[in-house]
Amino acid sequence: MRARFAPSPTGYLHVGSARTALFNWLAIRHAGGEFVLRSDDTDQERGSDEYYHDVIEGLKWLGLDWDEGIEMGGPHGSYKQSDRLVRYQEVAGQLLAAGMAYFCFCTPAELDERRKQAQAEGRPPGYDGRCRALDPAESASRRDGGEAAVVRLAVPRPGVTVFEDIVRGEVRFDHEHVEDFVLLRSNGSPTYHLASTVDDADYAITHVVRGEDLLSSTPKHILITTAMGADPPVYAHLSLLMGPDGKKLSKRHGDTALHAYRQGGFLPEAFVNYVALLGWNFGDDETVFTRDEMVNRFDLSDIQKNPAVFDNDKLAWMNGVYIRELDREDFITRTVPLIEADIDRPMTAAETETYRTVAPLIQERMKLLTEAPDQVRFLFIDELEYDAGSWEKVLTKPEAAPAIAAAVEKLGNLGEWATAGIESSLRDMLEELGVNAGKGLQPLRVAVTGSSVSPPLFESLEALGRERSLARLRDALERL
RNA sequence: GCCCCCAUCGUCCAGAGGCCUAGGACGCUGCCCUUUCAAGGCAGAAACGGGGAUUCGAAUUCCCCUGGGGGCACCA
Repeated sequence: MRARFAPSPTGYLHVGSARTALFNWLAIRHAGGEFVLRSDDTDQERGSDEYYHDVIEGLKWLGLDWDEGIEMGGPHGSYKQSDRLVRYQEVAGQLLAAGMAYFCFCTPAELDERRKQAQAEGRPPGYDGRCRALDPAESASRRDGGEAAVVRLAVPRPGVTVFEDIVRGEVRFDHEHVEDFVLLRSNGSPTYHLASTVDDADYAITHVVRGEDLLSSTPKHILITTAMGADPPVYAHLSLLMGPDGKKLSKRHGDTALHAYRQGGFLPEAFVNYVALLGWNFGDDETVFTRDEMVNRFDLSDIQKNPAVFDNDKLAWMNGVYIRELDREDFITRTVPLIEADIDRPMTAAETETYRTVAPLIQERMKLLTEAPDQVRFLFIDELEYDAGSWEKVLTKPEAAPAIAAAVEKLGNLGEWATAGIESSLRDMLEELGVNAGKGLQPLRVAVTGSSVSPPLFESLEALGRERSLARLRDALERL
């Protein structure tokens, strides 16, 4: 089995494309075949290096490795279509010579007009085949005389293309609705249909796994392949990803670029796990599984036919699951840079040690890596900023000031500054004051962390240290 | 307009004629745990789009309708 992922670098790697890449990869790794990465960069207008690199980085981030192609090389020369223009022209020439393709001199304006007319009359809107009737010799001389012409495939009519799609089953297209499409543009460059199909044949691709948007182009690709004398690959068309409104996932649903997820604090493992669930299932009612387990069970024929809505909430939940599964060191390594970026300076050695003690506490309360700075910022800054809502809700209560004052008193006399001692002295304080934990401890939390939501209080106090903790409590008292 | 694809809780998936009083997950609601927030535990609300047909029996098969999606370029 040989499959390929062939993005066109005309945009950032989209989550939909990432899913296509993942399903290709899963199928290949399951079967033990080869995964080829190719760049379908025949669109000079819209393509760019930035997009090209974004695609490669995205695949690497997801951990979808390939065996041949871009950056890897392989037995087929270049894996960039822009390097293979002569090959496409060669194939077009062969089809021309064999009478399976012909020159078309119709101008874009004429085509446009006839298309509109056909549509208005309820006829298929495709090219009407006018130039197909031209005498080949005459066409060639007009062409040689410098007249602009495209090369079109002479689609056999009547006829029908039938193929067995792995996810959809038998699919058939009557050639009545497959126009004589363009192979080579008037400037000699190949269209996507030609280039992609020639490459699939040349690179001996056996399985083409791609989006449903290409389903109706498949007869064109099969026609080219057989005209070349090659065997068509097996196709698997994946339904598309939708936004929450049921419309095709696009910019208006927010950022659909894969790198936005990387930057947004998502773990690639979680992303992969979640996306695999869009149109596929692990069986056994399991939703969280490892990459190896996924590869073991994956089968293209199990893929769901209907479009799936991309649910950010479930992705975030999944991400939380994976964050909690990270081992402590890994979690620290991944979050320290985010915190340093937030406080705009490197952590000191002492701070790093402190962070090591609180990291497990915040690890279990996060869905996104990017939430780390908010959780621990109070440990790293001098001027605490109080959350206005928390202040209002907690510190303006009558029991707030007495609790803080009592805590200052108790903690000031505490011997060793450690969680256990802090807890017992504060519990004593609660008892003496006759208030419950909620009322008595929340003011301390806000005074010390700036917010009514924070990591556990006693541990936070220990991490903050005696001096700074007491200073913050006194400061809050003063403000009150 | 023409062609193609699809159709189970709000969402993602189970379900391939009786095992379905339709199962799991996210989200949602309630309770428990609890120093806040999470996490965790327990409970709950929540779906077979409609109509025909086949069958003793249909979420599962067939047809029509409706709805949704995709495509119809010298873009990919």
